[in-house]
Amino acid sequence: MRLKRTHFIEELIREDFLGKEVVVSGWVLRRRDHGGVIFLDLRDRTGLLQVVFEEGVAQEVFDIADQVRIEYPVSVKGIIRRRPEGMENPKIPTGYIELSASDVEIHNTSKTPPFPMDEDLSQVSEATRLRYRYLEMRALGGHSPFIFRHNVNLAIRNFLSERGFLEIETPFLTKSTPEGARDFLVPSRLYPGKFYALPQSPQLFKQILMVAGFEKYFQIVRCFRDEDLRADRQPEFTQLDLEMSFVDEEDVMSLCEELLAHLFEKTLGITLSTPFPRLSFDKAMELYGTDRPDLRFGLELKEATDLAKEAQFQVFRGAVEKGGIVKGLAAPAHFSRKELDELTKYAQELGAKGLAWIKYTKNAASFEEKWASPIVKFFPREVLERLEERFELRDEAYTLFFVADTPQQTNLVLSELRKHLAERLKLIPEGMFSFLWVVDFPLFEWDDEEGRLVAVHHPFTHPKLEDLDRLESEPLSVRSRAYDVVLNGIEVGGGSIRIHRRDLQERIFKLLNISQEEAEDKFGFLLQALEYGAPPHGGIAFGLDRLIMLMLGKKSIREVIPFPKTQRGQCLLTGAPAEVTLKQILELHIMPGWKEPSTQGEKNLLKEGEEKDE
RNA sequence: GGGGCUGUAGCUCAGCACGGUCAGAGCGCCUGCCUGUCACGCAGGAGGCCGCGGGUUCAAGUCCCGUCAGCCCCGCCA
Repeated sequence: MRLKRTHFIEELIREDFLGKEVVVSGWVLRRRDHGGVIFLDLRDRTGLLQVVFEEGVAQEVFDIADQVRIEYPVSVKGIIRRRPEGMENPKIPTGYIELSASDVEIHNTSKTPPFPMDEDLSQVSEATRLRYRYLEMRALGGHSPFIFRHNVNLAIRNFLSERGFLEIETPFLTKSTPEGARDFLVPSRLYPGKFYALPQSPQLFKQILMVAGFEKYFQIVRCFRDEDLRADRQPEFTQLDLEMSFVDEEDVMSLCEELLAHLFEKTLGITLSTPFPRLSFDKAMELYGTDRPDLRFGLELKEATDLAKEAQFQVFRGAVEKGGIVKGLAAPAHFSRKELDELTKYAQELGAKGLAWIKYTKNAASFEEKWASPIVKFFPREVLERLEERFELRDEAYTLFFVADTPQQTNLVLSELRKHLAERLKLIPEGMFSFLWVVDFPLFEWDDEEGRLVAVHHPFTHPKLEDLDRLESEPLSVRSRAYDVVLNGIEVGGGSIRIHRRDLQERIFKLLNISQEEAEDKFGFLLQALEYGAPPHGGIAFGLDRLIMLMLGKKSIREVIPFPKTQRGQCLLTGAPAEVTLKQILELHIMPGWKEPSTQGEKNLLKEGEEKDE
């Protein structure tokens, strides 16, 4: 390297560089060749600078400049000078200066990039961008999500460090735990037939750190879950994990509010209003049909089971007789028949048997026009009037939508319909950050597939103290000391106060149908640690990718992860997952080319294995 | 495991409903010209397994079946 950078481009904006000789290094964004004068727009991480090769420069330098193409990395020596009168470019910060080149060094050539490097790449297919992720990042603006992410990490570390938290690392090669998501497994070379698991979260280790007396721990840490992907789910993702000792829910939640407020202030300059609103799980389900409601808009659900009972509508009655419920929402709009069919189809795709609708017009000429719907004839006039009251129909035009089904199904369909209608009717304000806490979750839920109770949060979550005496008698009525942070309808964090005494932890395991042997085998180290003076403790984990995605207004966490996987779990850049040599496989004592069992004998073997596992 | 959308030039896409001037556009790229441009301009040019395989047909980007890949969703996953 003959020419060595003396300055980054953004530094050169300062007046005192005028007339000074500097060397800048970077990539050529654009080239404008006028025959006798060549302009290069040179880009480094900090900015964009116009370089001019013109009359007076040595012929061999000009000849080299003539060979430069887009995306060549080059260094240029020259004098910074003010641009001639009328030649300024107000679009860029360096638009009033330019570098009058006296020397240039081409460090490398470049093939023509597969997509333009100087415009918005959001129109380019994601697959192409992922395959050439390094070019997408290098392109204009391509660094910014990752610079932002750096700033987020820095703000978090500064804030927590200031508050006495210690960042402590925990292992990636650890032990598989039952409960929760499927583990990624790593076969052990030294112990044939044994496996490490990649952590789904550092949960157990952070609890051990509390037993170890660190008091306040945090970590920005990768977690792994071998489940199917979504726009907001990757097999490896990053959590901000933290845990504190001698605290209760309020301590953790208020710390989180301060942390998030600090974060938004430092990185976006946005002041969040704290404390965040709180909603119990039951209330959230009642009003929104989901435990992670988007509060940026209204469209609250209303129960109408009682009114449905008074109508002659068989669809509603049948559902109620089978123990179902009827709920609905009022969208402030009228829809065409075609739109109503589309909405019905949408509801059916979510598993609804149908979608009942009533078109309401407040100041209609007649009662028939006020309540227009194929089902309205089944409703006594008085019931319709009570619907008007219940749904608070104050404006001129509404369409009421109803679903009648099991509570779970009804809530699922209506919560999705609510979001769908809000988007469609443009009820969601731009640029709004609507945080809330969801609290008072049930501790357990019934898993039909497994025929046993499972933990809603995780098995280490502390039950509510006032519910403790019902733990064995009415486990499904017991609430937990867990809390979720929801931002704009997406869960961005969740945590709980943990069990810190062995006897209670064992009672929970028992209710979860985890045998004493299994508990000892899988969590013996934790149970033992709890016996050595484990302090009361609790914490939380934030999905950092999701949080950053929302802060930047992106639609997918892939946009804020430098090298993400596709929906089928592939890395388009490296081609992972990939085959390995037979030698590597054999060293791990595993079978190459293993496929789904096809014969009955193979299936029996698999079944035995599963039973042993659980 | 299931549902939906997409796949045509390096990139973005049109052409598919009704099979036959249907291998097209814009941008990019290459060559030449050009001393003040900044999305420079002008002139010329190259570039195609119409994702892949099979089928129907005299004839298939176009219709049918399968398959692969990307995206969104359900299941799964906090």
